[in-house]
Amino acid sequence: MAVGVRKQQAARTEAELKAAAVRAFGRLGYLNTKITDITAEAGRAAGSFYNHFANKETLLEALLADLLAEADTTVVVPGHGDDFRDRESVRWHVAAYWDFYRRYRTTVVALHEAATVDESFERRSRELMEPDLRHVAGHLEHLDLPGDPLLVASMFTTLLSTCAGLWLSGRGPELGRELSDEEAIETLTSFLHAGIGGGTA
Amino acid sequence: MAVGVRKQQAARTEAELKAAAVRAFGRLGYLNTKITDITAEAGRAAGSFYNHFANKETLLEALLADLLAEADTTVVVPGHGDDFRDRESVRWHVAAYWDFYRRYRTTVVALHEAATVDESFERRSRELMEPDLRHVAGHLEHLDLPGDPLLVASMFTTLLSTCAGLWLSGRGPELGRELSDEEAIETLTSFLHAGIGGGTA
DNA sequence: TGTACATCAGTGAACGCGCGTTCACTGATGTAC
DNA sequence: TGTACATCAGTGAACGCGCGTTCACTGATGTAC
Repeated sequence: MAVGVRKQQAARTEAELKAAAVRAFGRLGYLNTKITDITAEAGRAAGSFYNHFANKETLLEALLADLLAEADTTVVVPGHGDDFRDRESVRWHVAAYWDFYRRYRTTVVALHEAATVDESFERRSRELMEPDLRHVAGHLEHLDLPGDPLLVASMFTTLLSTCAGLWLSGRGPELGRELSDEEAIETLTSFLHAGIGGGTA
Repeated sequence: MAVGVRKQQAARTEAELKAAAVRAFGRLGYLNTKITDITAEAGRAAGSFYNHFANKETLLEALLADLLAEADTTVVVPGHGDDFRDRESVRWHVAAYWDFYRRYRTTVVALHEAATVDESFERRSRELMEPDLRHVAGHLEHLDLPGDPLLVASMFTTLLSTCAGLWLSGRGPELGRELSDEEAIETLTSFLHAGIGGGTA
């Protein structure tokens, strides 16, 4: 008996459904994915889904919970520079966000899609971004900014998340070559660092 | 008879359906809007819709055609500075985009929503933005940029369109006050001008 | 100018497809004695 | 350890809701003579 084969079995199926969902979302997009796309991807019967989740929204909530749990353990923000006049401090943040997006792209995009259609996911999405906005605004506080700190912070995080979303999904500009993480991070860093007045302060 | 009362009537109804659709999209979002939401908003019967449009996608195409026709006549780009080292040249572009977005927000957002779900609107959306990207890239060509011209142009247009979308729809940061067009344009201009290296070149 | 028929914009009830969700069933695991 | 019953994860056919789309009908405009 030990932990109970049944519970193990159920937990395994649930995990497989989540993984299958992420794959399906990546392939078809969240809104286009039917419940049966997920169960087919997981090699299970349609009804199986409802032993684990009330509906697609609940599944997305579960994925978000996983993301937050994982992110909380990794992004304990180990001593990075906090003076955004230093290019290096900006770069650290850009790289951290880039890595985050690289890992959780599908879920973040799914949340974004859900938010276009569902009021409560719209709020959820804002809540997810809010701490980041505050964090950046904090770093900017004592700089000689080209505008209201909150607006500048909004531009900062917006540019970061939108470009990450665009470039990492292959919908960026046609460069005629691969865009390396290195180049993306460097380019974003230079732009943001200069944009917030880091070059001239 | 003149132009034929019937054709006038039909054209009027079609225009009313379009206007009603824009209102409904603004209120409910494109994806959430049912055909009957549009006809109800226009005060017509459900079946009436199909006398004018094959489906919701066709209606959106019509709105896009209107937008392009109108935009082509107004944005003939009357003599504006083309050297982006000049803050004034950048500001002109920012203001032009801001005004464009202010006027056509609902349709642009609708296209964006449609693109999340529909492959062909995804392409349509890219095609709509492409000229803008090229245009900006052209201005940037001879500058001392912080990265690949196409990447920088991508950041430029991305920041502009995303912030316009965010701020004009009231989903921007909580400033605790109204954001004037003036301030939005100034802040974006400063950020972009500095970001592309305009301050240091 | 008047009359008789044709056409067409608009109507709204009804149809039917797609898909989310349910539920009676199966076989395997857990429990009681 | 063995037997008899209970529970539960998983199954997939069937149900039913929501909504896009159709279509027979109406009344007004257009046309022919």
